[in-house]
Amino acid sequence: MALEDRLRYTTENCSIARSLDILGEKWTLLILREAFYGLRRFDEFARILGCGRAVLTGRLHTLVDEAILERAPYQQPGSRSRFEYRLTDKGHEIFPVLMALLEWGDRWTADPAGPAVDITHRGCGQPVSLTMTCAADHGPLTVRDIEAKPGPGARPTA
Amino acid sequence: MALEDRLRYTTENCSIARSLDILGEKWTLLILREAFYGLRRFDEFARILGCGRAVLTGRLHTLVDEAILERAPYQQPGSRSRFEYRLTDKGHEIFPVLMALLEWGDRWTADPAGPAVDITHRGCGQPVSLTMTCAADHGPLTVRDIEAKPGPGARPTA
DNA sequence: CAGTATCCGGTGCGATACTG
DNA sequence: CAGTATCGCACCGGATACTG
Repeated sequence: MALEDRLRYTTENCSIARSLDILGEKWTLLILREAFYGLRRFDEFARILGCGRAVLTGRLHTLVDEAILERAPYQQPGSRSRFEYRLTDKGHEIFPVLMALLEWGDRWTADPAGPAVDITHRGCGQPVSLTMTCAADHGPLTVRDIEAKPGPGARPTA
Repeated sequence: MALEDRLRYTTENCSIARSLDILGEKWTLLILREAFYGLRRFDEFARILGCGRAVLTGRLHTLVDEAILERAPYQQPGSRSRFEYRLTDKGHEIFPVLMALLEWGDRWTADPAGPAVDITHRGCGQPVSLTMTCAADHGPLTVRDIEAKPGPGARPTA
């Protein structure tokens, strides 16, 4: 999209902005990172993340309201019923966001010791990476191969 | 990674957290979105985004400090020299983060009118999407196909 | 264990105004 | 055009305490 084109449209109806409204607050994506790593319970999140419990309460509520996590009772044999937070399908699909942050961080802000986590294909064990491809199966593409064009929902400036 | 494994490691040396330290403040990714769409100048960012100019100043400085944007003088014929902000290579590689947010937002928070922007393969014109694949070329993978394992830089808890 | 409630100091952000 | 300065408030995170 050329500059003059961009200036013809507003920033309303932006999926990136809407995603960030939900996911962009501090701690939210870190909570989800731990959810992907397998954490489920309030105290586990609080302990591992080291964030304030009040903040955690708020973020978990938001995530449940947005149907990214679901709060479900569970029962450990021999103890009383508790609640846990599990990723929904909507939540699971956030993973590429974390993956993109992980890859960029690994590449540009790496720790000399190497990555703290390896993402592998379960089964074959090979490392996984994020790639951009087009519907005609060209790829992997870089940002220089792609073009952003106004779509059907673009709002022209008044 | 199973829960018990996760609890054996700290959250230090996390590339996701480091990326978010740089990119996670409000407005930062929206500034970069506009940079990808072609904006270059202070007042363009301020006008399109509608964020406070002080905030914009701060974010641009951070992004320049991090070598995500570079501030370069440029000269329009007939007017005096000005500065513009351009994405560096490090900056260009942030695009998958925005792409992931865009795809998730398109899928889960869509506007009834449709997406405001279409990302296409320049040249062939087909829509572009983000996919996860492994080094053995299995894919596209979903999050359920992948496994997160402690890497060489993982820090065991004391 | 799984939260909620409260207080408190710091900071991020929005709004506004000013400058070269 | 490209910022800087200032102000006020909301929110954020830390600490602590309380509840079922």
